Order: sequence, then C-alpha cells, then structure tokens
Amino acid sequence: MTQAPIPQTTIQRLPVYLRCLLQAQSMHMPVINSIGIAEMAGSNAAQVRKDLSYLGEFGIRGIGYDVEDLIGHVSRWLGVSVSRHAAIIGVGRLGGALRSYGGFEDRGFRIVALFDTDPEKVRSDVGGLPVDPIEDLEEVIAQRGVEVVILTTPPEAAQALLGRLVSSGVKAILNFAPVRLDVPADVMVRQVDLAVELQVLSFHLANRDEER
Amino acid sequence: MTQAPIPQTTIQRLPVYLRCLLQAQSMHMPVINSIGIAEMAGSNAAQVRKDLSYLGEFGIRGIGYDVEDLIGHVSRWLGVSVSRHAAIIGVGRLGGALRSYGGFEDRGFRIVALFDTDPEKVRSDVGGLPVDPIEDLEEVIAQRGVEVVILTTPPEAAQALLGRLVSSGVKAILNFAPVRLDVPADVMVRQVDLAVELQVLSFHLANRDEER
DNA sequence: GTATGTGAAACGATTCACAGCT
DNA sequence: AGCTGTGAATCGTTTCACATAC
Repeated sequence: MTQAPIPQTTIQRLPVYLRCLLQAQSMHMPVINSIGIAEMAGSNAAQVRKDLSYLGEFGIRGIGYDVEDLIGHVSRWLGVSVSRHAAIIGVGRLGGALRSYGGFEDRGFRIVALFDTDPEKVRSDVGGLPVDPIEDLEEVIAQRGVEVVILTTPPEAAQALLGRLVSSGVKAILNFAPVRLDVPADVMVRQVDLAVELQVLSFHLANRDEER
Repeated sequence: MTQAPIPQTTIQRLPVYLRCLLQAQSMHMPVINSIGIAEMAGSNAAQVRKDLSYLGEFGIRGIGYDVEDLIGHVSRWLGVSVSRHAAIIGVGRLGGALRSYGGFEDRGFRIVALFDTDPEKVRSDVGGLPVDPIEDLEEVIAQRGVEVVILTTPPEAAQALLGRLVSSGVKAILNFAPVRLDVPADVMVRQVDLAVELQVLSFHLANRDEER
C-alpha cells in the first residue's frame, strides 16, 4: 500500500538498504532477497520486507527483488534520483573535510556553495568552489538552488544564522554544532554530535558488567 | 531505583542532558528543574525525569536538581568523569579534522594515537602527536591504553582492520566508514554515515506534502 | 505550592507466523 | 518449493497523571 505513514525508523534504514543495493548491483547480482539485504545491512529479513512494503510492492514472491528496479524505487522515495544541492556553512577543518569528502557526490548530493565569516577564508577553495561571505547567504542560496545546509560553525554562530536560513526557505539542515536548533515544524534538522556518540560508547564501557 | 535496565534511548539522551547541565553551570545556575533541562535539550519534562530516574533519585521535590551534583552523577554513569583514551585510524581529511577538533578534550576524551597506512603521513602531526604506522597498532593501543577507536578509513580498510582491533581488546568503535562492521557481542560500534543523514533529510524534502 | 519519581495507559516499532503468489 | 507481503502478537518507549516529598 502506497498510502500509509512511513515510520521514522524505516526512513532511517532506507539509505542503508540503498547502499547495500548499489553494492549488490556493482557485484552484478540481478536479484536479491530480503535475507540477502538484511545480511548486508545488519538487519533482519522481516524488517527489510516490512520496510520495503511501506513504499510499495516491489518484490516477486518465490524469487526476491530485482536489484536495478528496487534501486530506482528506493532512490525515488529518498528523493536522490536527481542530485540535490547543498551548501556548507563554516569552512573550518570539519567543513573543509566535508567539502572534499567524495562520498556525497556519489550518493545524491552536490556541494554548490561554501560560506564563512572569516574574511581571510573568502577565496577560491581546493575544489574550485569559492568561499562566499556570509553576507551573501540569501542571494547565493536562491541563485544556486540550495536545498540542504550543512552547518559546521561554532554553536553561537549556528543559532544566530538559523533565522536567515529559515527565511531563505531552507527546509533541511544537517547540524554539527552541539546546540539544539529550534525551527518551525516544516524545517527538519538532523543533529550530528560526535562527542555524544563517543559518550554513548563510553557509557557501555563503564557499564559493561551490569548489562544483560 | 539503581538496579534496572537503562533503555537504549535514555542512554542516547544522557550526553545531551550533560551538555545542557554544563551550560547551566557555566551560567551559574545552582539549580535546574526538569522543564529547564527539557527546554535546553529539546525534550520534555516527563521524559527528562524518567530518564534521570533510571540513574537514581537525584532531585529535590518542590525544587529541582542541583546542577553541580547532577553533572557528577551523569558524568559518572557516562564514564566520562575521568578522561578516556581514543585513537583515530585514518588521518585523511576527516581524520585530521577530528584530530584538531577541540570538542573531544572538553567532553571526556583524549586523542592519544593516530594511525595511517600511507608511509608519507607517518610523521609528526599538527597537534604534536605522531602518526604511527598501522603495523604498530596492537603495541600502541596497549601502551597508551586506547579504549575507543575512531575509524575514518575507506570501507575496505575498516573491515580489514576490525579483527586486529577486536583482538587488541578494543570494545568501542566509532565508525565513519560506510560499511556494517560485524563484531562480537561485547564490542560496540556506533555508525556515523553522513550520506545517510543527508538522505534522511532528502526523504523529507521529497515527501513533505504527503506528510502529516 | 511546587516539582520529583513512578505506576499505568497509550503509542510506535519489531518480530512472528502464515496466507498468497510465482 | 520458495519468498514476499502483512495482520496479529510482542516488545520497548513515551506520555499521562498523581501520590509523595520538600
């Protein structure tokens, strides 16, 4: 059934399935079944089938899923069948690393703009992409069709810029600054906090014994 | 009650609460209530109280929580009251950026080793920390008491190194490589896949209308 | 009066198990 | 025979609402 609300958890697994399917494709597998996807994705077969069933009925009973076909469907649902334009705000070390990280272009995103407040950084970057001053934010976002913003500024700057991003019509933000950004309901923020991830690991180290 | 299994979801929120508490402390607030924590953390009061109640009874009814005191308790549960030693494997752009990211030292982690396969990179790094060759992995991990490994290598290298890490006694891995690492039950992996995060955002852009 | 701590209710996600299709 | 698609059962998490303590 196409008309059903797709669980948040399913949405988060779809990109993983897509990566596995692309890998299967590169291995020239014409067909894959739910067990195969589950093994590659570190999930289980029932979960994979249920997740995919939210998108539609793409499988062939007794056989499995056509790899090529399923890649098309999942990509379309994820909105990455055409490349989306992204901007990085904050060209420090992390921002710079992300800019030259090849993994985005392959997976549906093109970095089309870089911003920084530091006037010294406002110059041509390694990848031939100029670093624009933060003053030009609205203009550049509109001109280059930026849909997703990757924030790698210090926390205060992230908070301060938020209003301008929202009124520029940006609806998707990937935030690396360790602050909660509160945004209107139609804007989505995904938070990546590396210290949080490490602390979760640390919790398990600290409580290994008591766990069962 | 101290003797209860702490939900996974609670564990993931504790680091966020800790960050908020530290911020409250830096603002010289002696006491904070669950509503205050919830607002800073982007959660809700009932959730905060339930989460904290898994760790013990730290609040004062009618008043709230002593900030200093609660920081101590949460830090202890997270195992970050003493600094933990971490290593970064793969000193490419991302690894390099993480190495110089100040946010770790403040929040309970010290980077004590860097590794790379590239013999050209095996030299002294910006922070005065030498890049060790991957051959010395086991030795350096043991000598410097590395508990957490941050993997920023290409996917194939991550998979290949896993066995050596596990047999070196590493029990916590933060993996940036877009592969599922499968590890023994007593080893914990946290996966950070930036393309996955972007694709989740993209899903919402693509399905904004149908969502409710 | 005010805010915590917590059973109980409501909600959402996962797993089970099998009918239905190839 | 084999594997998908899916209701139903199970499990875990969140939210509610209030007794309890200050």
